Amino acid sequence: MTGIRAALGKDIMRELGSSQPTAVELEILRILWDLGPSPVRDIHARLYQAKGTNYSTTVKMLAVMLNKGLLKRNEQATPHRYRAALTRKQAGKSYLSELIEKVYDGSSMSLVLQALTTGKATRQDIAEVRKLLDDMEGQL
Amino acid sequence: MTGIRAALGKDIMRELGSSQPTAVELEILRILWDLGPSPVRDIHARLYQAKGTNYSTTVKMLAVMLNKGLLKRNEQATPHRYRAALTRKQAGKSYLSELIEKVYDGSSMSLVLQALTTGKATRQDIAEVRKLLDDMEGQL
DNA sequence: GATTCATAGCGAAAGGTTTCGCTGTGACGG
DNA sequence: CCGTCACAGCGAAACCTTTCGCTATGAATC
Repeated sequence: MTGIRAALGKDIMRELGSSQPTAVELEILRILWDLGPSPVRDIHARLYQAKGTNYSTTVKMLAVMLNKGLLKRNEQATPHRYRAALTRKQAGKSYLSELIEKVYDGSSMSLVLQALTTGKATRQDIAEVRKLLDDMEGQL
Repeated sequence: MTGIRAALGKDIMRELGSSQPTAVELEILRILWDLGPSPVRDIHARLYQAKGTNYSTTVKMLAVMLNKGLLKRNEQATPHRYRAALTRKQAGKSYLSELIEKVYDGSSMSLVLQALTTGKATRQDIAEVRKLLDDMEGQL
C-alpha cells in the first residue's frame, strides 16, 4: 500500500532551521486553543494544575514562545492577552505531515488505516468518513 | 520575522512525548527499519550522509539508545549488530496515539479526516478504507 | 614484537529547553 | 505618601540531548 504519497513539502520548515513547539510549548498551545486569548494568570493556572511549575516559569515560556513567533499578544490590554499564532488545525497538519513522512514513510493511507483501528468510532464518525471518501472518489 | 512555519519546524516528532524517541533517535530508528540489523559502520554511513556527524557521535547515540531500550544488539557477532527494539508500526502507533491525544484532543476521527485530505488517495486506497469501515461498523 | 587498523566506549563540552529567583514598575488602599 | 500587590521581564541555574576528543582492545599486517 505505497500508492499514496503525502503531497506535502517534506521538511520545508527544517530547512528554515528554526525552532519548534517543544513539550511545554505544546502544552501552552493546547491551553490557548482551549481558552482562547488569555492573560498569564489563566494560562498559568492551567499549567500549574498540570505540572506544578512556578509562575515565573510560565511567564518565561510565554516570552520564549512569543519570541519564536508561536504566540502573539495584545499589549494594549492590561493584563496582556496571549493567543496562539497558529490554530490547532494548522499545528495538527504539520505534525501529521511530519509523522506521515518520517514514520509512515510517506504513505498517508497507512496512517489512516492505523488511526482508524486505534480509536473508537461511532456510526456517525464512520458515516462522515464515508462521505469524505465519496467526495474524494468523485474527484479522481 | 520568524514565521509560524519556521517555528514549527525542526523536530516535531520528538516533542510529542517525553517517552518518545528524540530527533536523532528517530533518525537512527528509521535507518534500522530500513536496513535491518546492522553494524555501526552502515548506520553511520547513512547518518553521516544525512547529517555529517562524526563516527563517535553515532556510536554514542547507539549506546544511549541501547541504554534506553530503544535498540538491541547482537554482541556475538563482530562487529556487533544493532536492531530496533520496536517496529515501525509500533512506533507509529505510539506517535499516533500521542498526536490524537495532544493535538486532536482525543478524537481519532478528526485526525483521520485531516489525514485523508492531506494525502492523495487512489481508488484502491479508498476501497481499502471503505472495507475497513464496513468491518468496523459490523462490530458496533 | 611493533605498528596499524577497525571496533567499542567513556567523559566532558556544546547547545537547547525549562526552571526559577530576583528586580522593576505602576496601580491601589490605607 | 507608603506599603502592598499584580504584572512584566532578565539572567542564570538545572537539565536534557547531541556532539566529539581521546582511550582501550584485539585482530591483521609488516
